[in-house]
Amino acid sequence: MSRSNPRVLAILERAGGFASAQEVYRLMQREGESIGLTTVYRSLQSLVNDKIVDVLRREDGEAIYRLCGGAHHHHLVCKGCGETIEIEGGAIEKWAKTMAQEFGFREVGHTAEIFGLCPKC
Amino acid sequence: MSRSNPRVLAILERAGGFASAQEVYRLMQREGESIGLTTVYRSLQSLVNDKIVDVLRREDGEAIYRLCGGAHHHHLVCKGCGETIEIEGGAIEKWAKTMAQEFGFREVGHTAEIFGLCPKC
DNA sequence: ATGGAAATGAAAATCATTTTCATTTGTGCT
DNA sequence: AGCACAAATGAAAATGATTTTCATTTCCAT
Repeated sequence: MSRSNPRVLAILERAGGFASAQEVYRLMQREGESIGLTTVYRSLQSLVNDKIVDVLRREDGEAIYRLCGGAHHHHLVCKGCGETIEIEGGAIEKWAKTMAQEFGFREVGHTAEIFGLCPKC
Repeated sequence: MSRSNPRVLAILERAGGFASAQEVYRLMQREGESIGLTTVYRSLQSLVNDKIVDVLRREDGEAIYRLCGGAHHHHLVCKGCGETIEIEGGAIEKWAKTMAQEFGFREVGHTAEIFGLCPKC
């Protein structure tokens, strides 16, 4: 489970450090990489175990992975056309930290997304 | 989609307001209620739409439902035991509004969750 | 009653994820 | 090089939650 890890990692980086297993798989196929879906899942799991990668959940329950530590951002998504803008979440980081502290939580992460209609829609 | 909603709701109450669709179904069966799994799913969805019920995700991605207090709030979820605390998100509201404005988005909503390990875990 | 709309549920379809298992690859040893 | 054995790989099947389909049943207003 070692030859594929770096390849999966590379894809995650290029993807902006934010993708589901299925997406990683599709991306790798598109780039001509030869890898099986099973291996993608296994690599992602081992990367998570090694705390190199973080796992979150989309609204629909699909697991999404991202490099941890790497500057993370949030999304502003258009309900109409699906356009997505990466935005800063400084306020959120602080909020998350404060709240976690107040309730004694450790190893804290968070998700946040804004959605609405973009100017064009 | 109206005759079953109250029954599903009643079960959610008795369950301590925290159960997956499958669990609600099993509970109802055990109590002799006659209902189909499909209907349980549909009722839960409609209750979510009506904001009577809240939906979260377990670690494994399964959706769990519970009665919600009504006022818009966010969650602080423990990765270990699943305990959930409802928290205020004033900072988020402002952030969302600011960001949306900056990019000209309308009809804006948002999601935000914090997760980590609670003091006990 | 009667017709049509809404609700229901059984069974099939979907879809992400996991498991199984046979094959391939890598590594160390002689 | 040749050999053995462990780890890694991936195709296909299994799993499990959720959704869809579609025929039937229940509600209501006429």
